[in-house]
Amino acid sequence: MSAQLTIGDLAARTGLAVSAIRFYETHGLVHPLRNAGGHRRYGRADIRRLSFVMAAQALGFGLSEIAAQMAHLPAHKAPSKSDWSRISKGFRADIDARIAALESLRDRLDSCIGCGCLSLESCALYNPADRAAASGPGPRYLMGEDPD
Amino acid sequence: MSAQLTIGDLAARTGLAVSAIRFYETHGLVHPLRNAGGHRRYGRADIRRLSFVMAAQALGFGLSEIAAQMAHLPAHKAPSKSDWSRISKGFRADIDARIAALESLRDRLDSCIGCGCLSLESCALYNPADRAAASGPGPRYLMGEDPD
DNA sequence: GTAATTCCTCAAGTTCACTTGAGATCAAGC
DNA sequence: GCTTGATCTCAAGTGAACTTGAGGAATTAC
Repeated sequence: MSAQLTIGDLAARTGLAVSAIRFYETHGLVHPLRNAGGHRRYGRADIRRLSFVMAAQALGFGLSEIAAQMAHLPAHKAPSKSDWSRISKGFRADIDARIAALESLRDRLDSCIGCGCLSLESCALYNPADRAAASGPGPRYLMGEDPD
Repeated sequence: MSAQLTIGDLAARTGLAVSAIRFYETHGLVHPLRNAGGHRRYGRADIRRLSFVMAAQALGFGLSEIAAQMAHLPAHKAPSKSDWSRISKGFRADIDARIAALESLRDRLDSCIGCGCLSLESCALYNPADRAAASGPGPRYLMGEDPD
């Protein structure tokens, strides 16, 4: 058991490109060992670490945020059930928040459709607070800094 | 009525940076006229056009997609009620789809929390199809091309 | 009428998340 | 043992969405 994986193996298992895995390493997301020849050797736990990265990315987290979360996980061992549970609950809370924001946006948009949105002041879509909330931890850079 | 706005006025009204408005022009999102001195002059309708751009961005659309939608709107006039209604309904459908995807992800994640996610094959977070769906038309570039 | 803004264009820089390419080394199959 | 393929490092390129800066002209405020 615990056969070492090459970067190519890991790429095949995760669906990531080899270059992406190396890139993630430079950002502290994986910490492979090296064999005598200098080649990276991964453990099976790294498959799960990278899966976690992909899932978190899909939720809109940036790599630095993901790295911060992962810093609490053991580097070379599979995360324990409690490690995983804590992080999963954080995900869950985030997903809930994003659903709530989208529902709020949807409700407001419905009134927009009705009114023809001729009044900018009352338009649900033109509401900086809503826009910020709607994307949650999502693509922040799409929104500028503060709605000021 | 219909006093012309300078780019600075428009920036103040929309909260966008002047440079961003000029950038949007190069991408066909606004089509200002020019005065004798070569300065841009905007109409009041452009406030709404840019508000639309901001709202669509918050939903995760890229500028090129937004430009495509906007191509159907009159360039120098406020969109009619039916123009707006059609686009708003498209938004609504998109929001609905994203809510559904997030709810699906949430439900699957719940089982993950329970199981400790020790089985990668059955992990809800490690499901390319879900990941793609969860973000809808969102930050596509965060996800790579095809989960192949 | 002049000084202070605001605006103009154009080029280049920024961040994120990678990919691509060059040139070289390592590992594995036969 | 040698060739083929995988891997190595490091630099540079990509695309989205802008910002920043330079150098100069137009507008506005007094």
